[in-house]
Amino acid sequence: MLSNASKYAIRSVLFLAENSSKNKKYGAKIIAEELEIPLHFIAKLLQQLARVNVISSSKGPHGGFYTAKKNLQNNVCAILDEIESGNVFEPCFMGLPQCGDENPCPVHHIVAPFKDALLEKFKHQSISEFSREIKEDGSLLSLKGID
Amino acid sequence: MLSNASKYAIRSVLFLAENSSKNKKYGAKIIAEELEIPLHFIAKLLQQLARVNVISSSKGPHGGFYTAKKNLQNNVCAILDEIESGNVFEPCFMGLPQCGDENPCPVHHIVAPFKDALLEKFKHQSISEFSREIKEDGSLLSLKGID
DNA sequence: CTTATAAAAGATATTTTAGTCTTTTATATA
DNA sequence: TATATAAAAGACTAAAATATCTTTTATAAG
Repeated sequence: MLSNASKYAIRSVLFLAENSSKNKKYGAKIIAEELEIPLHFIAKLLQQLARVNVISSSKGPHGGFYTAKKNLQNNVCAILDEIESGNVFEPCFMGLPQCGDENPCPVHHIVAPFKDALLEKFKHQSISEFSREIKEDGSLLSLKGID
Repeated sequence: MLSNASKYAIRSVLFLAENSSKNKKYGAKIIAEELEIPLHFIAKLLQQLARVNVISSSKGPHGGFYTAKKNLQNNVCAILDEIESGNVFEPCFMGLPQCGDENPCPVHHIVAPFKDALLEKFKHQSISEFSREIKEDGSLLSLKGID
């Protein structure tokens, strides 16, 4: 459903939300190591996200990527809008064009509630809220160091 | 989540389950037209499925693909096992290797029940049961002719 | 002002998925 | 037995996704 690019991007932004600040920046290299994702690939994605103000960046020594307060007001859909082409949630699970409540595919009744729940989260929960929830729930962005 | 190949294959098998029999076979061409999917692509997939007895086929005039009674005892997973490489439901939605109940990614609690429901259906419901449900529910395998 | 650092930009390579085309083989039927 | 039909098989092409490599630009710090 999500491309690797989106998965990497989401995890990176949430990592920055949890760990970075205006004076605690992270280079692409650190992020790649921390999340165990390809360096050059995530570098490109972070640059894209910085260009559209989903995250912030600064060049040079002590430079890197970080989330400023205004960045944290964004939601996951802002990431997907930049990385993915077209609505990730639109295509039917079975490949039926125009599948919907009126013309449901054979698994529509299972898939639709799932998509709704996820869309609700990605569209209406801010990155900062999402990040806080992650900390509270103890869910993970990386399994580095966990056997 | 599913490749186009799997989507085409599942819809084709369900189409055959609903419409075909030992003496009512469908050529790849008809199936492609009926489901609005690429002819040569689905032809290959149907051949693959016939080879592993998920469906049946016969060559020559009045030949084609069909589901014999024993074919209908299969389930959707049998299709996926043949078409997909590796378990479709295993990879984590966020890309975390080893994501699970113990080490959940940030959307695991939303994704896991969905996967369970779908896996239950694909693994424990036979093609014939699935096909009957589709007829009862009035769900669709194609939107050909529907505006 | 020089240097080291790290993002920005852009070109290239690789892999996977998707889709097409051609030839061969089996078979029902006329 | 000749012919038309349709699956089987295999080679090939195209597009998208994934990933890497190189060069340029900005900037903090010595």
